[in-house]
Amino acid sequence: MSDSEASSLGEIRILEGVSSATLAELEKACTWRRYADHEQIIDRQSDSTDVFFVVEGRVRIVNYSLSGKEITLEDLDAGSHFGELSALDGQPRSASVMSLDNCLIAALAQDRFLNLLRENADISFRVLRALAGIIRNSTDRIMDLSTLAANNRVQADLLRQARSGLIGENQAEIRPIPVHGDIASRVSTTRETVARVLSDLARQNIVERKKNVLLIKDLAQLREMVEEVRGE
Amino acid sequence: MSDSEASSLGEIRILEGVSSATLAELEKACTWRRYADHEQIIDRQSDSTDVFFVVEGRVRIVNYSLSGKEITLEDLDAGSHFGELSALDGQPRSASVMSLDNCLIAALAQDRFLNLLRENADISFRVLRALAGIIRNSTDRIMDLSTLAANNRVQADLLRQARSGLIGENQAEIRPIPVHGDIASRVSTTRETVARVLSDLARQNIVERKKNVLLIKDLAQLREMVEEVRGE
DNA sequence: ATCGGGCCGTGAGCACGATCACAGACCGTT
DNA sequence: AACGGTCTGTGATCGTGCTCACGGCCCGAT
Repeated sequence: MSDSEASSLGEIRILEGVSSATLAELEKACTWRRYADHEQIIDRQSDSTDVFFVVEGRVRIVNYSLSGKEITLEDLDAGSHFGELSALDGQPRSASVMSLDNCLIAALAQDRFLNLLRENADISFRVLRALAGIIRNSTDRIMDLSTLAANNRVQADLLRQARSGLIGENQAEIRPIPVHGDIASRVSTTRETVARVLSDLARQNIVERKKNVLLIKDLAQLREMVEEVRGE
Repeated sequence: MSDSEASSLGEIRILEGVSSATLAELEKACTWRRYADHEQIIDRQSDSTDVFFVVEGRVRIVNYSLSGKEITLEDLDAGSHFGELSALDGQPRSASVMSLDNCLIAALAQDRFLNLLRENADISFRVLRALAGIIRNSTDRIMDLSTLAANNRVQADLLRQARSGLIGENQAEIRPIPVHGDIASRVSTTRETVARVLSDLARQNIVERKKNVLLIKDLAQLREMVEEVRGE
């Protein structure tokens, strides 16, 4: 699993443009590990400080309330990294991370990572941009939680997912069909509420649940339903 | 206002340790401006890309829903900076910023800022840590919004404010007395709910509104009220 | 001494959505 | 074909907290 080109760090976005020599060196320095579905990779509050690279598979940044309610913060594709926060400031992990897939993950020790940043301004810059993006997402989410009602948050989430499956101007397909509980966990509501919103939208002919696809038949109207409340 | 030592960039935290030569150079490169109370410094969605330094006074990062409801994201002291996000990624401003005080603000153009980061790994690192801190606060806030009821969020906010005014083990004073609307805007609820929570706490002898101080008489119990719900 | 504006306190009503409780659909397994 | 697991759909209930409405308080301005 170590140095086949498919399982290397070449596809990691923050490492783009790094010389293949340093890349090879980094690959050696990493601890590599494969995770199955739904395995815990980082436990919140633990005090490890490694940085992780998602080489294959997908990963979910998540947090749990004491009751076990699950709040999804973000899902990451292959090519992403996580765990920078603790590496940067030495504080305990701010969230848990679990695999969604069969994943191949590389872990780099804190001091190696910090050296890399110190010596390579480009990487530093990419990490800065990545953090800026996370902050933008977070403040959007805070705004959503503060100004939108639960059912509008579900609609907003559909709109977000639709952006990667556009069909023409006014339609989109989301595949695979999202699991209601996952949506609920992303927008902080319950599975039941998500089901009710989806039923309502289907009744109004705005979405349709097909075999393997959730088809959004009228993006404009869906958008309108969210916008008209955002702020009223 | 330009080069008296009190009104210089020496106190800006991310610039700590910069040689006095570069500091002087930066001071010349900045556009300096004074703002009165409650003046707009950055307008959300505008496409300026300067970075700002808070030399004197205090500043609030804030966003508005269309209805005018105000969501406070953060308050910054002198020594802080803001506006990095747009400088880093070139996107429009993610939030508005207004003065809370009479403020002295220095603005640095994007390219100067980016050069600074490229040439000075220490500053880069401090900015990285600052962003990491913002992310930690944001995810805490998302967790609060997702798992706590409105009245518990108010209590949690009191606890946060109490940390800078501890008196002994179990008491604290918050001064000046916070304006209810401000608390509401920070924890995303209404002024009325804040008033009711505070009344309840006063009735239970947990807080007391004095002349110029809000006295918290039983931190432990307050903490317990928040913790017992966090997650249930 | 009076006015006016910004806060504060609190009551009444109401809607949204969390919760509980089932029944039914779907799918892979043996 | 029967079974068990996970996911979906929907009804009934009920509490929280948002909204509206109003009166009182404090304090600075004239």
